[in-house]
Amino acid sequence: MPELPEVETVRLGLILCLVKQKINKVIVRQPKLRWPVPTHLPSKLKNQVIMAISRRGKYLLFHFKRGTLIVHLGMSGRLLVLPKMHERYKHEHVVLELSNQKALCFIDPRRFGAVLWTEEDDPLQHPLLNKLGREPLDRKFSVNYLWEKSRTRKLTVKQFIMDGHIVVGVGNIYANEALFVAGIRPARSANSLTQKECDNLAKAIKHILRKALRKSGTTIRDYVTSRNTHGHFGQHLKVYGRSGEPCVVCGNILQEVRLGQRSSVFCPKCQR
DNA sequence: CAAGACTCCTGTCAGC
DNA sequence: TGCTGACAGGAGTCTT
Repeated sequence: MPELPEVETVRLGLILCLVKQKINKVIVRQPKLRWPVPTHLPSKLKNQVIMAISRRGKYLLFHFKRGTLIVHLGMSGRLLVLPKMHERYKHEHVVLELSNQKALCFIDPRRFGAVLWTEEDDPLQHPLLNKLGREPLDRKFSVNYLWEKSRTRKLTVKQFIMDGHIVVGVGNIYANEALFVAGIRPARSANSLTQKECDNLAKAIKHILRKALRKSGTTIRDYVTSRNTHGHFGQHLKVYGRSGEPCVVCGNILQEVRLGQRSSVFCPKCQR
C-alpha cells in the first residue's frame, strides 16, 4: 500500500521520464475507479505536454498548460512507465501514450485509486485537496500545530494522526511506527497528550517518514519500471504486523487493539 | 462540529 | 483440491 514516502518516490521517478513528454493518446479501459474517470479525459489530455509533477498528500498532480491530472494510488495502485507496445497488465485501467514511444500505465487491482481532471486555476483548490491537513515534512507541521489541533479532539491519537485533515500521508503502518517511536499508546485520546508528547509525536512522524523516504529513494527503479514495490520495507518495522512478538527494545510481548477498524500494535511497556 | 459506521474492490489466506 | 468467508486498507461520505 503506497504511503507518502512511496508516492513521493514514484513522483521523483516519474519526473525523470515524463516531464516535457507529450500525450499522444489516452486509453481508458476501466473507468470505474474510486470515482469515475472523466469521459472527456482523453480529449482533454491529447497533445498536451506534461510540464511538472507535484504532490499533495498522497495525491499526484500532473500539470499541463491547461488543466491538471490528479492521480491517487489508493491501496493497490501503481504507475508504470512501459514501452508503448507492452504486454497488457491485469487491471491496467488507464494508459497515457507518450511522444517518446512509452506509456504511463495506471494499474490498480482493488480500484481504490483515482484518476481525475481539474481545470481550476489552482488545482489545490480542487474539493479533494483544499481541505487537506499539513504536509508532515513541512515546517508548519510542528509541535504547536499538533498541540493546538488536538486540544478539542477526543478520538484516539492514532486515528487523529491518520486523519488527512490534520496531517496528510500518515497511513496505518507509519501511524503505528511513529507512536512506538514517540512512546505513546495508540488508544490514548488526542486531547490527553501533553505538549512534550506532541513534540515527541511530531518528531517521530517526521523521523519515520524521512527514514522511509531515504529507503525507497534507493529503489526508485522498482516503482517506475516494474513489479515488487514491497518487501524492502517490512524488515524495518518495529511494531506493525508484529503483534504477539517481542518488543525490539524491551522484549515485552507486543499487543494488538483495533481502533477505527484498523489494527494497532504497541508495546505495553515502551508506550504509555 | 465531532465521531463512528459504512463504502468502494480484489488478492490472500485460514478453515473446512 | 476447491470452496467460502474473513480480512486488509485510504479516505470520502453518510449517519448519528
